[in-house]
Amino acid sequence: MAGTGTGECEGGESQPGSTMDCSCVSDLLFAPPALPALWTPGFAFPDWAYKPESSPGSRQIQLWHFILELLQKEEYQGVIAWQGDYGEFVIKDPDEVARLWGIRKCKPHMNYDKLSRALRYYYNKRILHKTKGKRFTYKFNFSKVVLVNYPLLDVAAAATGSPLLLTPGPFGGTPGPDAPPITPETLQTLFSAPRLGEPGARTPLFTPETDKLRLDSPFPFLGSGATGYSKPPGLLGPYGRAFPEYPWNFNPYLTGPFPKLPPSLYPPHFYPNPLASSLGHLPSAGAGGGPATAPLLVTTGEGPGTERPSGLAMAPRLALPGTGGPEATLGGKDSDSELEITDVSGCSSDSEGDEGSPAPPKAKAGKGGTGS
DNA sequence: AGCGGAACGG
DNA sequence: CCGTTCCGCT
Repeated sequence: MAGTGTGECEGGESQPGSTMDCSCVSDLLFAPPALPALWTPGFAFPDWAYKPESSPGSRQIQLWHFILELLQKEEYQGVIAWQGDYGEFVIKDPDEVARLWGIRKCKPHMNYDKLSRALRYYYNKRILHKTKGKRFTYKFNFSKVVLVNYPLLDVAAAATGSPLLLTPGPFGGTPGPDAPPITPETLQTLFSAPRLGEPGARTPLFTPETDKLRLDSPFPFLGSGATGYSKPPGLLGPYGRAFPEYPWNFNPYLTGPFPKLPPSLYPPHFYPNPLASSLGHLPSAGAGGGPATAPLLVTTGEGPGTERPSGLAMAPRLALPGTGGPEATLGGKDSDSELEITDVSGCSSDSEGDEGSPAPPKAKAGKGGTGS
């Protein structure tokens, strides 16, 4: 039916008496209707990053998705861009970012103060954290991001046709103590047994018991303190420019928007499984010093059945933020004034559901009155 | 500028 | 659950 998903903020505007109406007319970012699961729109995210539904816990667009979107597009380099270490980005124009976010959410009165509050909520969820000392600079904890979105499961399920249940929140939520993470076999099938040399260790990441994972301050890699991660092996593609330092090259969304990559960089075909590559060299790759705390979900068992010969044959063109600063290409203001975008719809309709409750870090003191 | 509690709403 | 709005504190 409606091919184009149009969604405007119709209905009752949430905002009281604002003269401005939300022109949430689509603009869009991406996500054309008939695209394959994985493709590359210039630079692409795996797919899960695009869809609002990709978040287990929430349907609507999430702020961090939005941020990622912006980061992904060159047009916005003037307002927000990767900068600094892996996953670090700086909001160069807070007001603009807030404005764009407001458009997307049909909240005309959005501003950086509010947006940043939302960003702060991510701290506890470990999706983001603040880079102290640097104004408007935050850092993504991609490991969390990718996990929380469990693109794998989705893919795995589809690929194998197994109705595995998703358990989005290995760490925080997943109230179901007995809820099995996922069947390793399934994943393995998908990832074609990377055989990292995993000892048979299960997956600490997914153990409900241990949950909470050890991402404290010093993340496996985000730790700014020791940025001396060894570079990944030769996974880098033909791009001479390597990335600064990734602990393991896992990149949240394949490919990197980073500095301006010439169009010729992207290959005609797209990648198989982002995660596959990612998983291929997870933390275990920590060359020597790596904390490698999370082997992720490598199975211990053997994967009988489907075996794919080569899973990582292709070179993951990761990219992503890095210190990309030095690139001479920066500065190119080739883009003309562009547009305004951003908003695709989604300003209405929503359904909800609920599941899991991943982030209750602190107990709240009874404030509601009922308390003791 | 940044943080986080609280109330509220979809 | 995920913000949004508001606000007091550093």
